[in-house]
Amino acid sequence: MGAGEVGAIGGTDTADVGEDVWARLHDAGLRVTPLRRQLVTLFGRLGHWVTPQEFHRAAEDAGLRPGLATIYRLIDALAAAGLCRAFPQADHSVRYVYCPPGHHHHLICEGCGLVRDVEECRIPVPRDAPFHVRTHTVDFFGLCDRCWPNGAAPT
Amino acid sequence: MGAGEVGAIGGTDTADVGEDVWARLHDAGLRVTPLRRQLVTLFGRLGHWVTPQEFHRAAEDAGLRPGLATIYRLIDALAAAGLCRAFPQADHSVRYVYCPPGHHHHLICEGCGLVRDVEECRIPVPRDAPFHVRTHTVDFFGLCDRCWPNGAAPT
DNA sequence: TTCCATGCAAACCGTTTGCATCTGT
DNA sequence: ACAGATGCAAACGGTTTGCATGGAA
Repeated sequence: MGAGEVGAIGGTDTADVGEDVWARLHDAGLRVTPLRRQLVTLFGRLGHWVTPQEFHRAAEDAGLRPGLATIYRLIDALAAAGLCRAFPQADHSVRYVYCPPGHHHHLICEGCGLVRDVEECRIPVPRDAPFHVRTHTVDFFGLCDRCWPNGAAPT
Repeated sequence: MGAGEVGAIGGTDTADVGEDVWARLHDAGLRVTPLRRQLVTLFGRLGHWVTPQEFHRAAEDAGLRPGLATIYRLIDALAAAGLCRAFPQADHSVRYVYCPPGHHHHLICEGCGLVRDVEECRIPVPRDAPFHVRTHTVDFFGLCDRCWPNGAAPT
């Protein structure tokens, strides 16, 4: 898949995922189990979009042994809680991106699948049309600094 | 599905789809058959996102009798030519939006699936990050004027 | 005349589900 | 205790593919 390895998650080291994430899961009526803490932490650390299968593989590489069904159920739960988004691929697979709480945009590398969050939002919402905008998504696609020397030449 | 009916496509009436669309398909190495002309025209007229199955149904309602496989192959062809985009749904179905040539954004009604193109693009592309942006997508989700009186109250 | 498009139906495979068993809260 | 989480494996169903035929270029 091209994404780099992620070191095994030792013990209950889930420090770099904010408490608001667990709160959010809890508010959605979901339980915060040790396995979920580790899986979500892993997801957040990946920094890449992944297919459910890749996520499963990454979990195994990290020393976890979740069933595939658990991965699918977690992804669904996260999506319901607004903590991840799906991106359909040209080959019809679906890749998921971890979305920490708070509105943000994405920079996605088409070479390696790297995902960078962009906190700043300067999107002018169209107000002329007879339409009530509730939310919006903005995604930038291109090549990260590690990929563009090898890939298509940027203009 | 909630989307309105689309009148039968009489004869070869595909006038409201620009010539550049056919050129684009041709450039992608695809053949422009009568069926495709009609299907693409229908797709463009729908003005709603649809699942492949809904597209198929709409085609039948319009008097066409394509096989489901043809619908899937057409959607793939259009996607490859940049003429349509996929939107994964919460229920794991995938809805496709017809994208006429030219960069634009979308207003998508979460009530009825109506899709409105927004020609104007005033998106500031992030230039600070070590990232070469090739393209971007912007999608606004909310309620159209026909849906918001019945749905959630806009702020 | 050469490929690509199309329909049909079988095959595929990623995803979902039922069930028994744990476990947060 | 109760409702939700997990693993396993079977079931599912939307999507893909093989093949024979028709048609665009």
